Amino acid sequence: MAEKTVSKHTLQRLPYYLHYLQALQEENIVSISAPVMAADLHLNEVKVRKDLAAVSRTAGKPKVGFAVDKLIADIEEFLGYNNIRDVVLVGAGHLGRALLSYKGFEAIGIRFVAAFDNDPQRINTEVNGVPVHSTNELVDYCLQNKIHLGVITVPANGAQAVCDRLIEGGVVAIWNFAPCRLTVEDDILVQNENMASSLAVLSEHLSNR
Amino acid sequence: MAEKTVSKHTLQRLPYYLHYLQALQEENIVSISAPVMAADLHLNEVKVRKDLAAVSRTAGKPKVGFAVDKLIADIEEFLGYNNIRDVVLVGAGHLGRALLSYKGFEAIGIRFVAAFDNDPQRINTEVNGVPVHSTNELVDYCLQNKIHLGVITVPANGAQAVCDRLIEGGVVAIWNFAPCRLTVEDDILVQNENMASSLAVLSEHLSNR
DNA sequence: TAGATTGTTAATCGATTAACAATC
DNA sequence: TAGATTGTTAATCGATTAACAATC
Repeated sequence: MAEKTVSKHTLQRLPYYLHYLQALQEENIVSISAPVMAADLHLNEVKVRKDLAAVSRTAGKPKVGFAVDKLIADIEEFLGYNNIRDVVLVGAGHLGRALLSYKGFEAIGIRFVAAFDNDPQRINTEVNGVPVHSTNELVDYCLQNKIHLGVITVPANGAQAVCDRLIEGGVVAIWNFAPCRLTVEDDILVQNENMASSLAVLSEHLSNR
Repeated sequence: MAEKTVSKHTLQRLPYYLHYLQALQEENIVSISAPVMAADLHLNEVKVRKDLAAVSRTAGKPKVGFAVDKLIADIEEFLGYNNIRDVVLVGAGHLGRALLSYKGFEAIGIRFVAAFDNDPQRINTEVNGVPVHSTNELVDYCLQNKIHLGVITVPANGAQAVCDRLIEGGVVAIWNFAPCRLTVEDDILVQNENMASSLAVLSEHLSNR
């Protein structure tokens, strides 16, 4: 493992960089410097330089910058694009469907291989090419396919049950969108996504203008 | 304005606290101490205490803790529950609908008053009680209703146009879910929400186990 | 009272930013 | 060469955590 470890904040910025670089590539821009990138993304110049230095294999050239294609390859490599992680999603409602259709997971090495739902209307359909199965099949599916990461997008009252089944199926990390606290053993990693949290910051900013 | 200012991180945690406290209230639990709360939420004890101290009007009682109902009222007050902010959303697809239906915005003082879409099938419908109008009416609606915060959940290729219209309508802060970079004047606040970003952190965690 | 919990001051930690020599 | 940009070391900043006296 030659991969360096980067800070959590850097890790969060990498998908942004990746997306920005892909846009550049579409405009046939071949190289990019940290200062320009920083200006475009409204970030500090040194911060960008450090982030890039942490993931880039090939050094940047003074006066020129970095090769866009190399940088994209390096970030994708770093984020695990070449080591794809299979993920399941439980709850094929609006939010679930939105996530299944979201472009951008693939570039960071995340692939949704199956979705699960209780609603007979949704079972045996497909969303963005991902099959929707009955939640009854969840545990077996996870065990058979060695799934380690699950996403929960069911209503709050069903979330704990889903969580328990995921863990029974061998899942060790859960991305929880249900607005509720999940009870799990300490060795299970739960990341709660609270939509209100992001908006709270934005709204507060606004109040202080 | 007697409101103290709190750190950005504290601000992000407040909705979590709020949600946790509401769950306690449903179980008829009357008081809660910072250490218990910290243990339940997997946070540092002092951190919770500081956060609570920053927003609580009434001091906690040694050996007892805080009154749950008071704390809820204080956090809601702090986050602007009593100073509701009207917000519009553009793009009534899966993600848009998911957000419109999301419980939890109300408690932090955010109210979706209207959604906008181009699809005739969606126009003049309602999502969770929020009317969906034609995007043509966006500018006028915002001006007339003095909207300052807009949410963009349209595909990437339409996002910049929507952004421009929102600004034309007087919006000064934008929560952008479209996977693209928006070009705006410096006085407009854009918060890009990158779903891949959250998942990148979780996935990396998993790789390092 | 004894002890848990509070609020606050001080120490630590991690990330950001500034400064600068090295390089093409 | 001159100058923009790189990579890196040092200083700053902000948030977290530890320590502790005050309190019910």
